[in-house]
Amino acid sequence: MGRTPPHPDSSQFDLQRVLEALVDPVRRSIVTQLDASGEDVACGGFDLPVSKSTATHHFTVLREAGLIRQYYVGTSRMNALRRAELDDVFPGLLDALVRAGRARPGHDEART
Amino acid sequence: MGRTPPHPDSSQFDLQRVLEALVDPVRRSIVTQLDASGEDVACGGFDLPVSKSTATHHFTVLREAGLIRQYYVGTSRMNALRRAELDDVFPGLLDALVRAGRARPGHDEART
DNA sequence: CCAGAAGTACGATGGCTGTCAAACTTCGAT
DNA sequence: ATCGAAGTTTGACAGCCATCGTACTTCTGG
Repeated sequence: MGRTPPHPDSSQFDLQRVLEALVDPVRRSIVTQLDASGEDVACGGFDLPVSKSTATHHFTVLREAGLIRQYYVGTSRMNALRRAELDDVFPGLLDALVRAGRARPGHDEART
Repeated sequence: MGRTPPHPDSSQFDLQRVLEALVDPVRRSIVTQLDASGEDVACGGFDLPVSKSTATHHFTVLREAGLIRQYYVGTSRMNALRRAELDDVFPGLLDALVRAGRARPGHDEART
C-alpha cells in the first residue's frame, strides 16, 4: 500500500468531478488551507472537524478529482495542491473559489 | 401564485449554496444556456433531459441560491441570470465555470 | 523488539436530493 | 366558457455519500 496511489493525468480532469469534490465544505477547507500554506501538508497537518477515517475519504476524493497529489514521507502522507495543472485546465476556477471563500464568512475554514 | 417568488439579496449570497446549486449538471446547463443566450429565457425554452416537475425543482434551487431571477410573463416563467450581482460577490466564479464547461466536453449542455 | 504515531480499510448507517407521475392552477385564445 | 399551454405542488421512491468506530498496516524512535 505504501506506494503512491493513482493520480489522474491533467488531460483527464473532469469539471463535474472537480465540482463534486469542491462542493463539500471539508474538502474545500483542505484546498483552502493547502493554498494558504503554500507548502505541501501532511494529512494530520490540517484542521478538520471530522474523524481520521472520514478525512482519509476526503483526501481520496480530492486526489481522484485531480485537485491534490499525494505521496508518502515516512508514515506521513503529504498533500500537494495541483495548482499549475488546474489553472491550465480550468483557468481562474481555483482562484475564484479561494477568493470567494475568503470573502464570505462561509462554511469554510474548519475548527479553530 | 402568479406573483414573483422570493429572491435572496446579493448581500445574502452564500458560497456553499451557490456551489450546491452549480454542482448539478442539469442546473449548470441551465446557467450555461442562459449565459450563452444573453437574454432571459422561459422555463420551457431550455433543452433539459428531465421532466417538467424536476425542472421546476432545479429552477427553484437556482433562484434560492441567487443565480437566477424569475418573473412571470403571462403563463410563462422567465429566467434571468443575475450576472452582475454574482460577479460582484464572487468575482470570476461564473466566468471560470462557463469557460470550463465550454472547454471540457463534460456533462454540460443537455440534449442536442 | 516494542510502543506509538499516522493512516487505511471496512462495514454500517442516516440523511439528503434528484427523479418522476399525477393532480391542480393560471393565463391566453378561440 | 372552454380548451390547451405552461408551470407548480405533492408525495413517493431510490440512490448516493458524508460520517463514524473498529480493526488493521506500516513506519519510526527508543
